[in-house]
Amino acid sequence: MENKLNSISLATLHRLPKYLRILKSTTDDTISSTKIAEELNLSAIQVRKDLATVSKSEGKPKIGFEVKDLISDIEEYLNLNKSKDIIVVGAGRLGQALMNYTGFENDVNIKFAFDVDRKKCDNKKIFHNDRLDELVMKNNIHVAIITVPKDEAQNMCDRLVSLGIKAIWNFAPVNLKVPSDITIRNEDLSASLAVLLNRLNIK
Amino acid sequence: MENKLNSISLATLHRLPKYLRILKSTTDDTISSTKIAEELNLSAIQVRKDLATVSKSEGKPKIGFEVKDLISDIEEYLNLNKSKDIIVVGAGRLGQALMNYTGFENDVNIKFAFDVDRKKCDNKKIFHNDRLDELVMKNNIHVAIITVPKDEAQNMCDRLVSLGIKAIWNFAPVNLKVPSDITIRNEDLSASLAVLLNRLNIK
DNA sequence: ATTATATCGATAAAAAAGTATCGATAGGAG
DNA sequence: CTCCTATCGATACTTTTTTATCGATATAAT
Repeated sequence: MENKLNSISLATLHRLPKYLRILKSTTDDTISSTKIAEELNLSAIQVRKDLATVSKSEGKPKIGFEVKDLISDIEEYLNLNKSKDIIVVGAGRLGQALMNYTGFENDVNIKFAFDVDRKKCDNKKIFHNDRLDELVMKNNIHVAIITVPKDEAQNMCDRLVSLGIKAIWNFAPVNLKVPSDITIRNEDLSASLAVLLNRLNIK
Repeated sequence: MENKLNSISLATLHRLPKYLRILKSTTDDTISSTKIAEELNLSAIQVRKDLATVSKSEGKPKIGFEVKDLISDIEEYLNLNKSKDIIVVGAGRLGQALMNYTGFENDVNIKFAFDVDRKKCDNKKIFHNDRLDELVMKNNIHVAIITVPKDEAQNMCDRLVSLGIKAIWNFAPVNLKVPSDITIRNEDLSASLAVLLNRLNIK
């Protein structure tokens, strides 16, 4: 695994998928930083800088960048080439929503979901928690999404880590604690909404 | 409406709800910045700085801060006192997951959901899109969550804006465009996942 | 051919965010 | 009572991120 220890900022990293979406939806062969910036409400300078950190392809004055070059450079940078198998733990509404979400990149594959409720299990994609250990290890899964109730989240998180999961996306409203070698993102929908409401009041 | 034009950073704003969660879950009367920082993997200095910008209550050396003071100050800052009525547009799995999400602050109330599918309508909380205009205006709603398919998202967004919606939380995988006086948050689950996967590869 | 303009990359400046330092103090230990 | 330690607030410093400036260049218009 190539170790990209280069110093890309988290902020830039978050913008890359947005660029990708715009690049993929345009029908033109080239695109200017100005155009991208307009779409996303950013500054053109920022866009150029971001692109420069992940792509060696140079833009032409008055023209812009080759769309296909940028797409492949960003995808390579984000490692969106090798297909990724992911599991969802907790097949409630949110879990199932994520299983059926159409916005993920092509190569992201939610392979299994797990739940304690046997009635939800279809033995195609949704399995009982009993089979979690077996299926994670057999299929060499390293990424998991947690959508279980908050009281069970930390336990489930610990279990996943012990099974070799390396990255966790947590939607339960608690801050999960993991060893330092595990990547975690606590999604915190409540925080997002609070921020939105706050902005509303400022305006 | 009091116009809080003070210069709180977006980063701080995002941390406030996290502090709130910890403060609400502790059983102690006081808490130190060190303790909060540990829980969230932040530095104590940063926590103190954040708290200082939204609260006038001073901490005592060796003791820390009064928990109840911090809670009320943060809640006031985030305007989490007045109850907020919100609608969800698109009662698919994600929409319904949000309707049933238990992690939101108490005073956030998802009042109605709307969908084009009449079979989903229960006339209690889920209504047909036909009644969107009427119910939004009658109930003086200003915040909406969009969970419709991406191709319909911009149209729906425009419609909501024309109905007086001032803040929109968009889960459709497109960057919605709104007038500058409207607050929007494009949630972009795909971007979040891409970032998580990237981090995984860096480690 | 000349000029105007959109765009680029590089570098510099500014702004924002995070971190370190330090003197002060409250409470507990000896 | 005296000393030690955890913690505080204030200030200064460092790093990161964003924005501005500027000369260069590719295309289009005159």
